[in-house]
Amino acid sequence: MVLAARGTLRERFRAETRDAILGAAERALGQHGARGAKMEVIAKAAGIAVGTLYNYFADRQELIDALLEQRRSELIGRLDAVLERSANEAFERRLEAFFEAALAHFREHREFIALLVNDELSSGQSSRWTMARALRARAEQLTESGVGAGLLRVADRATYPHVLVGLLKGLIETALESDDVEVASTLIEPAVRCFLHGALAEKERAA
Amino acid sequence: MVLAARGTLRERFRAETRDAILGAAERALGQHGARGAKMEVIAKAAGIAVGTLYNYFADRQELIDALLEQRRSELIGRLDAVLERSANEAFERRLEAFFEAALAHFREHREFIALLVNDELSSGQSSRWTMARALRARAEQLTESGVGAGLLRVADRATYPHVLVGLLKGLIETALESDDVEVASTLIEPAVRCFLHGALAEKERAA
Amino acid sequence: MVLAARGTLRERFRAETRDAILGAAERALGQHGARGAKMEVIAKAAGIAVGTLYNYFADRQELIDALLEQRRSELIGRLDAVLERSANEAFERRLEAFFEAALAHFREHREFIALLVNDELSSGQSSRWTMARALRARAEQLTESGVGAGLLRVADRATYPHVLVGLLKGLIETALESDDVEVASTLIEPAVRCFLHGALAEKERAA
Amino acid sequence: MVLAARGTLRERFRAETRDAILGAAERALGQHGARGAKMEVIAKAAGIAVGTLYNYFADRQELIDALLEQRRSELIGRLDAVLERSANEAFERRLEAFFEAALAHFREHREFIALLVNDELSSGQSSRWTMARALRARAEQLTESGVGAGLLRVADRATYPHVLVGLLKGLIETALESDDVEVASTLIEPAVRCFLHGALAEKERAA
DNA sequence: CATGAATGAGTCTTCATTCAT
DNA sequence: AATGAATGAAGACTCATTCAT
Repeated sequence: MVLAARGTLRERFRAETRDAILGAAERALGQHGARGAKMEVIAKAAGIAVGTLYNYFADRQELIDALLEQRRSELIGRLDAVLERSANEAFERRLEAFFEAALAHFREHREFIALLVNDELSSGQSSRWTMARALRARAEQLTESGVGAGLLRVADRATYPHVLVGLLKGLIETALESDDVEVASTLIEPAVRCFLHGALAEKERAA
Repeated sequence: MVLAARGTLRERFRAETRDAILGAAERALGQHGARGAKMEVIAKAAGIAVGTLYNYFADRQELIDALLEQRRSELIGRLDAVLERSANEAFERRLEAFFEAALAHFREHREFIALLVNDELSSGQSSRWTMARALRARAEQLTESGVGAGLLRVADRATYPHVLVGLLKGLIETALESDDVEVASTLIEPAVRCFLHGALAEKERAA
Repeated sequence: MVLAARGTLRERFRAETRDAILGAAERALGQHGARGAKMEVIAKAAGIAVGTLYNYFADRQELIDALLEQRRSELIGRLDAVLERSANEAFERRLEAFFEAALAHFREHREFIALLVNDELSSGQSSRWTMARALRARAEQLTESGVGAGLLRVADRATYPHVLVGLLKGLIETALESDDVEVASTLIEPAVRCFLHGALAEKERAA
Repeated sequence: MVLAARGTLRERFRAETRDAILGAAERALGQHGARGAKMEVIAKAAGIAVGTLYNYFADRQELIDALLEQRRSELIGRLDAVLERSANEAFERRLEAFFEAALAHFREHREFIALLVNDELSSGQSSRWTMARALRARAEQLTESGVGAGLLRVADRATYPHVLVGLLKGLIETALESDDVEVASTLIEPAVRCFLHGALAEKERAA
């Protein structure tokens, strides 16, 4: 038991250090850019020595991949949670919650998020679209539930996920550009309205 | 006159070489990525020597900036042309033409476009959002014309440009991911329908 | 007495650990080469932690020096024993026994011996020729005994040790190269014959 | 022709630089040892920048391999020349010439030669015995010619090459140790005599 | 102007050594 | 005395930029 506890403690400490490194890397990357974030800078940001980085990650790319994967899974986890939690709410509310959850994640990782969304740091083509696909899968889950409930038109069901992800990217870009996530938040409601009801004025729709 | 002519010829040749270099750089960047596209690679792709690159561009960043600016202005020019040419057409048709023009540009620069869209190559913050803003300005021009014509709801007028650009980004990502622009093209019509009429089924809308 | 005994026990244990480390270092060096045998590898081979190595040796070089010295003295001790034990045997037999003893030592430290013979691990010039000199001293002792007995020609007495050590090196190299000490063993007899009687055919010698 | 000439000139200059680098590397390695000879030191010794080294050799190991190969082939070429040139001379004289040629080569590369002979710098096992084998092949050619002429005993023909190479190694070691090649040179004659006639005193031989 | 070899500051990565537990 | 994670100096290698031809 004691040994097990010690082992667990060590593992816990190790995991914490690992996360601290990833956080430092995120900061360094956000601040210095993908190219400017040297290992030395990351180490300094984490308050450790360069060599220690290599006790946790085999090389620079592995560290960056780990960071991408971490943030990726955090976002996906958050979206999944929101989708599940709001399963019984009105569809419009679910859409808004979906966007809000995504923006919340971006709010917390503002500096780094451009790189993450754009997969700018990916090494190989293999993981290049992992994020996009995971994101679209959740969007699809959401729109399909709408289609299943008879809320959304069946004909364009294949298009909706692309549209949702596009809308989300638009919001994120707005947030990044204005350096103010709240601006993007205020766009959620009209964007959702636009998605559900369309942009056409009433008289036009009637015609 | 003779000297002037020679000078003009030289300038013309110089401009052509410059464009050739940009084309080579685009290819090199698309093929090797932002990191792998060394000056030597670009020079080889252009069929010239490294040193010659520096006769046309002060340094690597200036070359890349020039390339970004070049493609940017080409896209914008194309969009402006489409908007002007279709000024008298149905709004729905204008929207489709807008998307089609953008996708056509991406079709021609497929390899390079991921980097362009992602602004992955930007040096400073200064030019970071140039592309996004120019794009949204055209989207705004388009939606504002719709609002002006009473076609689009006034209330969400500020949201539409963001939505349009988001949709466009979604299409481009789809095109990049599937490595097939045609897939994205088929999404234009339903995406525009979704933007104009919304995704709600008829009975829901009635409710 | 009790304390003394404990102290003795401790010392014995310490010495055993030290030898175990040297053995592990030998294996690690033979397996990974002079460069590849990192302290961590040696420690792992010895079943202890890196830090513990430094409780027995001040630094890497001292460890390696100790290993060299250890194997060196083992070989020399073996040669000395053979020389003493065979003091009354026929000279030819003594020569063969000399070579056999050396090859036996190499057989037991096959992996490591290349580095040892080549003095590849020596730090400074100081210890660089220790092995060569010790070896030649024994060869000299042997040939001088032959000269003293009137068996070997006096004129070339200074050359014999060099020749003997050279022959030995040739045998070792053969053993290392063929990865088979037995091959070298079979060369002992003809090599000794060559050394004593020369390579010339009878009729030539007569001429 | 002009272009061809330029190409040739360039190639010649390139080859000269390459050789100069190898020479500098030899000096650096001899002076600082296999480990101490950093690329920076080698570059400085060659009077060029570090980067330039990499215009001639892919990496450190390739440079070292090239150096080994260079000296190796020079020695072998020299030995082959001597063997051919002395084809009609007395066998004893051929043996001496063989040793002399080898020692002459070592005289010119004194600093470096320990590493070369011992193949201390080899990377993989593949080239580990290249030198030893090439050397023995020449020794074999020599002794076989002796056997063919009825000069050397047939029975031990397989042993002679090993003995010769061993003798040579003994001489080289002596030269290296005493830091005086001449000492080794004076050993050539008695060593050859020992090889041909044996070390036994006359009366012993008669017995 | 074109050329492409030379340059060397800048980075990543290694590994002997230390030291808190 | 044992442990092994942390340290950081050291070294191999890269690549944008220069400049003699």
